[in-house]
Amino acid sequence: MGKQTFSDIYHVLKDRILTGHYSVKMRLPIEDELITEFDSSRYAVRKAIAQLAKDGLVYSVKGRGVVLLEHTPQTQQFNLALNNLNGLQSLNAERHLDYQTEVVAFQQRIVDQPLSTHTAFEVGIPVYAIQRVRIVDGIRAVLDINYFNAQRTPTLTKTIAQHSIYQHFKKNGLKIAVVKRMLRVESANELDKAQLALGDNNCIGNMISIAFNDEGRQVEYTESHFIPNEFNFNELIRN
Amino acid sequence: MGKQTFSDIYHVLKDRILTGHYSVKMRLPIEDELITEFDSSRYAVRKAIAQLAKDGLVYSVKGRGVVLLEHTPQTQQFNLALNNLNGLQSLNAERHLDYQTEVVAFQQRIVDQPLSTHTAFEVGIPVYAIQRVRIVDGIRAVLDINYFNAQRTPTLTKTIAQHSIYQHFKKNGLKIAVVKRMLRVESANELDKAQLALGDNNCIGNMISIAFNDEGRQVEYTESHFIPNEFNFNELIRN
DNA sequence: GAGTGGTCTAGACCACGGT
DNA sequence: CCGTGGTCTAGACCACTCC
Repeated sequence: MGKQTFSDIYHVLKDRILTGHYSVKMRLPIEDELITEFDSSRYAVRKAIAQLAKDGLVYSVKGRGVVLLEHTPQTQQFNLALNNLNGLQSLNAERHLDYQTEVVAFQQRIVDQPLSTHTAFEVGIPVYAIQRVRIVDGIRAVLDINYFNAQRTPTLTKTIAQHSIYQHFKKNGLKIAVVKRMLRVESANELDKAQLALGDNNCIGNMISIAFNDEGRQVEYTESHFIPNEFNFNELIRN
Repeated sequence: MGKQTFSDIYHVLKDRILTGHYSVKMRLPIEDELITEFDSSRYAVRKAIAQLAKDGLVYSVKGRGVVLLEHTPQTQQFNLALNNLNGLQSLNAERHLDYQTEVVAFQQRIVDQPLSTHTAFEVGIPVYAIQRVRIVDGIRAVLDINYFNAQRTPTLTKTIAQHSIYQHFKKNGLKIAVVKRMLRVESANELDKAQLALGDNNCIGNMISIAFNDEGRQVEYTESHFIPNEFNFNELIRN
């Protein structure tokens, strides 16, 4: 088999698990067997297993072995982790026929005290303040309220805001390293009611994101207000 | 300093970061320095750093070093990860003066086809079907709808449901290994409206959980319907 | 007591960042 | 080019599970 990186091992094992290769015993082979099979070190095997555990496919028990988790079509749905950095745009990405962005507001401003406590940006720094509505298949589904640190982000224009800001960042060498997110359910405010296709609903989901560049500096504070019944968020919790 | 486990190193570094010890350079010392300081191996040091990264405190850049993420009181709030296995009970746990559970429904039933597609349990197995309202400081805040695989869970009674089911599981040797969760915002149904203190709101948050024991078997399907404006969920996404 | 994963050490080489 | 984190190897001992 020759030398394999942990990534190769991971993909082979993942494929086998998903095709039912191990479903009789509901166990992975023990580490030593995998080491022999892939002619690799224990480090690589263990790293591959750790990756499978992060996917919610297996669970390791000391002294017993690596157990496969049951996966039905329903539970597998939970594995489509929405762990991407690109905001709501990519949620349910495959399904959309149509996708439009309407820029509701675009301005530069200086952070004052109220905005500072709200966004965690320091008082006095210049930010882009942008509001955009995401129209999915003709439905006004998401209201994005962005604040970008103007000193740490490439120059933004309304035209760029109409397309993909993240793509623009990437092209101009800004790397988003980490995003901290908070999810809430909130009563809709006047702006939400005016801009979103809420129908009879009077609440929104609010996904608050704080993004950091690869120097550890906060570059973004964003609230994404989205309509009910259309969006899912997945999470995996391990003991 | 003697020998340190990765956990000791982790806690020392975490403490230093939070008290501003490294805030001038916004960098951690390089791995070799930490190895020397803690008189440990690279493995332990790297594992400690990996843990800090999981907490959203640092970010490693190949060729550059380990960068500290900015943390303000606001962004630190995002670090209180609600990654616990005990359901909604522990959300905002410290703040509560008062906490009560009202068992709305408690029955045993056999999974039929509709329930199977809903809960991912196989048709024909016996389950406990339980509905409970969580009353926090006098407010009917959460409606829990549980289905437990009766073959894989210790015997349940209404009295136990009135207290902590998870504590009962723990006492009886049932280990919850992994929980897959899905979060949604939904229009409230009649049951929600009847049982929860929704006020003027007509939507709920729905936290769907599928729990697995340490043999990889699904033991639980739960929907927790919660009122708007009261609950937060945190998430960390790394590149 | 045998089997298995968890932790740890001591080394090596590679890939990327900055000079 | 040097410094740094990422990957990997080969081994050791410990903690837990199960017979």
